Amino acid sequence: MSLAFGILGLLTYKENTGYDLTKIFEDSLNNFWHAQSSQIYRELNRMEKEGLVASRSIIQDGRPNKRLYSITDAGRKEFSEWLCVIKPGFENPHDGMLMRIFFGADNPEETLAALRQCREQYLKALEENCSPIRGNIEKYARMIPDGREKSRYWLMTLELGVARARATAEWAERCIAQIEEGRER
Amino acid sequence: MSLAFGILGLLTYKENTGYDLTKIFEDSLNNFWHAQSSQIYRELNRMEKEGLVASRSIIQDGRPNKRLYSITDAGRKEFSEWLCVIKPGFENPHDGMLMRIFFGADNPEETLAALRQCREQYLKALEENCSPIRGNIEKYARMIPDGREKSRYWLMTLELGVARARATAEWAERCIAQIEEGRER
DNA sequence: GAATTCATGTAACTTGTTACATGATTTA
DNA sequence: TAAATCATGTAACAAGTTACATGAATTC
Repeated sequence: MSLAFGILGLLTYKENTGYDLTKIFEDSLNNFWHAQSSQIYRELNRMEKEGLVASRSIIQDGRPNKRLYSITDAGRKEFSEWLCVIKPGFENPHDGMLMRIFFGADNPEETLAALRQCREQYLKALEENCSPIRGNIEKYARMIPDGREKSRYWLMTLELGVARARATAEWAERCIAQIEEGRER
Repeated sequence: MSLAFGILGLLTYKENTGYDLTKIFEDSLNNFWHAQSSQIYRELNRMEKEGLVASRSIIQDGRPNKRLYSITDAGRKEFSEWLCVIKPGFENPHDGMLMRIFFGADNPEETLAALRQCREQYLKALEENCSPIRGNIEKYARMIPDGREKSRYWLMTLELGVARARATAEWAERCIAQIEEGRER
């Protein structure tokens, strides 16, 4: 259900097209939620049928027409219930990288390579992704009312991404050392 | 595909029933992969059709019959290709808790409550889950050949779970402090 | 002139979730 | 005597992925 609430939440900020929403997901929520455009369009459709969102067509020339979605009163009610009542617990995890490591014992060299790749990947993400995301957050903050206050919370989600990425890179480092040590014995 | 590879991997250790596999997933892989029994049975079926696993029926009395699954040569080939060739990258994240925090600005008190619950949850998991999982790992290590060496890698996956849980609890703590500070201004 | 952006989706498929059904045996 | 364990699944549904299609406008 979090996809639906993500969409509703973004629509509380302002009207958006499916395309806009897809981009905002990529730019700013990507850290904790991933959604394809096909999924977003499907969800918008479903939510419109349920009366949580409404859409109006904008005819443009020289550009394809667009459909602007806005949140309805019913949608706002649903959204604020989620905020106030529902307390999300643990997600069911799905981490293919760890699955790979779990079965690493018979292939230590390949596992080392996988761990090195993992470390590089997270270090690279830490270096390259953070400032663009911060930039996006600032940009969006300027576009909506109370953006300054809202962006504090957006940044919190980024911070957890950063903390987890650091923890992961450090963990990979420790694992690499452990396997290399074992190799020398 | 990681579910399939998890199942294949466990079958390289020994023959198992769908029920066994479900329990091992719960006991030991739960940290990075979650799978319902219904999913595991479906996957076993599919893999048998593809020739990656084979099954034989064991008639028991006083207990329901069971089907023991084992990995075939084709399955071993597929599995080792995954180990040696495929390098899993980032997973697409789906974290409802962070979605909740992202939209927290207009409801700081409820968000505080959510963050406190998050922190408690992770601290509790750190306290209560780790030693049972370590226990399970030791138990399984005694049941299979080379269990000692294999369990080093199993423990690595647990360690990342621990590191991430710590990072998350600390992050929640910082967020709580930040919101409480903001409240006093 | 090629690639990217804007803007919409549909279709087919795979994965994951929830709920249910069966029925004996062991443990609390 | 109630609950949990062993062992099998099926059915229906929800959510996520991949691939494709369209076509003008803008940017490199």
